[in-house]
Amino acid sequence: MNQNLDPNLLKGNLDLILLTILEEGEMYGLEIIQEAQIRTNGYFDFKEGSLYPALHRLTQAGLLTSEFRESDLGGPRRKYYTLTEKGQHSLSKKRNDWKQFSSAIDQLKGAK
Amino acid sequence: MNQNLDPNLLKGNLDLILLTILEEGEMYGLEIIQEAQIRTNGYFDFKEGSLYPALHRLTQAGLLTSEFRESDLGGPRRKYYTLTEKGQHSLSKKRNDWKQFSSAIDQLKGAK
DNA sequence: AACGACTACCTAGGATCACTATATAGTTAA
DNA sequence: TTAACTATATAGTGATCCTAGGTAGTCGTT
Repeated sequence: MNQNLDPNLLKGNLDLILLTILEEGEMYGLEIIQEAQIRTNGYFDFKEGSLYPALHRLTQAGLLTSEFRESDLGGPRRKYYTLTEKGQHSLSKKRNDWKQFSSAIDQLKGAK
Repeated sequence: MNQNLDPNLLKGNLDLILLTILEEGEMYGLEIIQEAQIRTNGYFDFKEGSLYPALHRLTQAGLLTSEFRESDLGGPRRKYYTLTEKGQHSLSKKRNDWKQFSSAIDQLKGAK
C-alpha cells in the first residue's frame, strides 16, 4: 500500500478496487497500479507482489479474462485484463457489501 | 461476522470497532458483542473466537486495561475493559485512517 | 445432590491475503 | 555489453479473523 497506513485496511477490498478500475476498460498490470495512484492522489500504491496474485485469483474465479498483447513502445508484451460479465456482477455485489459495511462503521459511533 | 458477508472486510477494522464501542465506557466481552449487534441492527455479529484474542491484543498493546468484577446477576465474573489514554489516541488515528481509506475508495469510481 | 441451561472467558489450528524479496526476460540507449 | 527501464511472476512470511472446541461458575428443577 502506502506510507504508514495499516496494510490490513486493504484486506478484502483489493478485489473491489481492481474490479472498479477495470470497469472502465481493459488494462495491463502496471497500468492498473498507475491508475490507482492517479485516481487517489497517490493514496493507493500497490506493490506488484500484491497485484499479480490478485489478478490471477480474479481470473481463476472467472471475473476477469486476460490476453497478451505487444507493447506499442517496444519492451515486453503486456497482459491486458478485461472484466467479464460475472466480474461485473461480482463488482456490484462487492460494491453493495462495502456500502453496508461502511455505513455500519458509521452507525457505531453516535448510536445510543 | 455475519451471514454471507465477506469476512475479509473486517480485517484491520475490528480494532477500530472495538475501540469505538469502548469509547463510551467500560464493558465486558459478551456485552461488547451485544452492543455491536444492537448498534448496527445485527450487522456486526462477532464470534468469541474473534473477540477475545483481539481484546488481548489491544490490552497487550496498552490500548485497554481490564479488571475482573463480580456479576450482579450471579454467574461467572466478568472482565471489564476500559480504554486507556493511549487507546484514545490510537482510536483517533484509526478513525482518521478509515476516513482516508473510505474516501479513496469513493474516489476510484467516477474519477477520470 | 445431580442434572441441564445459561453465562462468560479462553485458545489451538486453519485459511486467507497482502507484503517482501527476488527472479526472469524483453527493449532501448550508451 | 552494460545499464536502465518495462513487465510479469512467485515463494515465503506475517497478520488476523474464524471454526471448533474447552473450562468453569451459577441457578432452577427434579
